This record gives sequence, C-alpha cells and structure tokens, in this order.
Amino acid sequence: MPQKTRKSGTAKIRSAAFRRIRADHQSELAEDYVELIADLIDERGEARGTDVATRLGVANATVVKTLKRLQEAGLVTQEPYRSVFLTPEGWKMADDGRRKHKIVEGFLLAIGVSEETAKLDSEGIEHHVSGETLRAMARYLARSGK
Amino acid sequence: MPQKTRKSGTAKIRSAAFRRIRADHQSELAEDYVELIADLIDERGEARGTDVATRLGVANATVVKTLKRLQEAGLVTQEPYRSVFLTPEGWKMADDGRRKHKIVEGFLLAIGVSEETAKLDSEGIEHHVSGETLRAMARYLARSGK
DNA sequence: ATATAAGTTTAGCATTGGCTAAATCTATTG
DNA sequence: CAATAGATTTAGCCAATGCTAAACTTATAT
Repeated sequence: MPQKTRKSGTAKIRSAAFRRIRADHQSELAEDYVELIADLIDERGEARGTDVATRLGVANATVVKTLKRLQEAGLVTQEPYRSVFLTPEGWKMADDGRRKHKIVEGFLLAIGVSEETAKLDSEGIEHHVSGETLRAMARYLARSGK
Repeated sequence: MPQKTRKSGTAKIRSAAFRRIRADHQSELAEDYVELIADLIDERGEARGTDVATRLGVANATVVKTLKRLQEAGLVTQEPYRSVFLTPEGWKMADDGRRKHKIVEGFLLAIGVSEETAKLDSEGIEHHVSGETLRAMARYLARSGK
C-alpha cells in the first residue's frame, strides 16, 4: 500500500456530527416555513404567500417554489391563488418547533442574553438542539427560571 | 387598494433573523472546512483531501470542489495533488471557530449534557451563536464551571 | 524499474434555494 | 361592472453543495 493512511478514532463521531448537520439543514427550512405559517394562521386566520415572503425576507417566487416542495412533502395544502394550510403533519412539526423555540429562547434569556439577541440566536440554534440538550435547557429553566 | 395588507411590528426583526441564518449557513461550511484542516495539520502535520472527506462524511469530489471555492475566497492554498494549507485569514477563521466551539461544547457539558451529545450538538450550534450569547456562555462557565 | 494501490481531479448530473421580470388572477372601488 | 392595484404564478436564470464514474498522478513495494 502506498501513501500513508490513518483513521483517527474520533473520525466516525465527527463525520456523524456533520452528517446530522446536513440533515438538519434540510428540515430547517421546512420547519421555519410551517412554524411561520402556523403563527400567521393563529395571528390572523390565514397565511398568505406575501406574508410568508415578507417575514422570511425572501422573494415571492421563492416562497411559491418552496411551498410546492412542502406540499409534495405532505406538510401543507394549497389551491391556486388561495392561502396556505397545514396538514396534520404540518401542525405537528410547527408545534414541535414552537415548543422547542420557546425553550431555547427562554433559556438564552435565563443565562443573561438580551431579548433581541435571544430572539435572533434562538431562531438559528433551535434546529441544532438535540432532545437531550433541550431537556437540559428545560431543566435549567425549571430550576433557576422559576 | 384591494386585498388586506398588514405588517406586523415584529416582521422586520424576524426577517432579519432569517437573513442572518442564511448568511450563517454560507460561512458555516467554510468554517467547518478550515477548522477541520487546522485540526488535521496540528494532529498530523498535513491536511489531505481524503482525510477531510472522511471526517466530513462527503465524497472526495465534493471536497475538491469546495476547496476550490475556499481558495478563491482566500482561506486556503493548494497545489495540484498536494495537501492543503491555510492562509493567515484561514488560520484566523479556524482559531476563532475552535475557540467558539470549545466554549459551546464546554457550556453544554456544564448544563448537564453528555459528552457525546455535547460533541454532536456543539458542532451545529456553534455557527448560530452571536458574540453576546457566547459571552454569556463563557460567563456561566467561569462561574459554575470553575 | 515497473506494477499497482491509494489519492486526486475532471466531467457530468441533480437538488435546493435564491433572484428578476413578465404574465395572470382576484377583489376592491369608483 | 370595469378599471386597477395588489397578490400570485410562471419562466428562466444562477450559485452552492452534494453525488458517481472515469481519468489521471503519485509513491510504495516488489
């Protein structure tokens, strides 16, 4: 065998971490969309493409394209020129996401982060927190947070 | 004007959050690569494409393509069929990342997360933590962590 | 010195997630 | 009820990030 080759013992764990992150990124967009749609429906009774686009900060056309994928994925339903609805799975994902989001945001506040930053950071962190870490945060909140 | 239109007061903050996340994702890959390359160089004196591919869990060809972009971005240097080096900016990004990583991982451990999960989660969370949140985590570590 | 295994690169493809511009639909308002 | 503003969709573009398969280099081992 030519050229040296060694496998570090931690290689497998690390590649697993990166694999999970790539998978997380895939579901991340979907979660953001359904969470946002759920919020819009709760707030104003319906979720329209334009509102989703405005809140996400992307173009209308991008929303249309993404919603098509989410529809194929069974998360939302829509009729042409009508507003968007969530399927039961969509609602489940949205509720899970909002629960997670609330814990992470509350946790950041609890360790002394400002409201503004807690809002901004929790949006990004939310999708990379495992169940175990989420439980640890909830535990911390339950104690100190009181 | 037809059809109702209302802008929620928080819309701007939320879209800012999502914009930042999209920006974070762009730099995320770059940070992962340079951090990994720095680790490899420290561990074994050189960083080869195959090792990067193995640890990231992606195909060789993907690494080649990405390294080309990182080279154009001024983060790495390479010669055909030779191993990869970091530019000064590359080293700076790697060191910042490793410092951040260490704080996040240590913090997760401090709030009671297992070693395995701390490793996995910190890899994903690391890139979505603002300076303010990082300082809060470091503060927590300094106190309780001892 | 040459065979060959390991590593690297190239070529070509697919998907995701952005964008702008143009076309089309809907509903309010006059 | 027609005009029109606003919302939605379509078409077509681009860049990033992944893949496989095939070609090519390098260096070790015989």
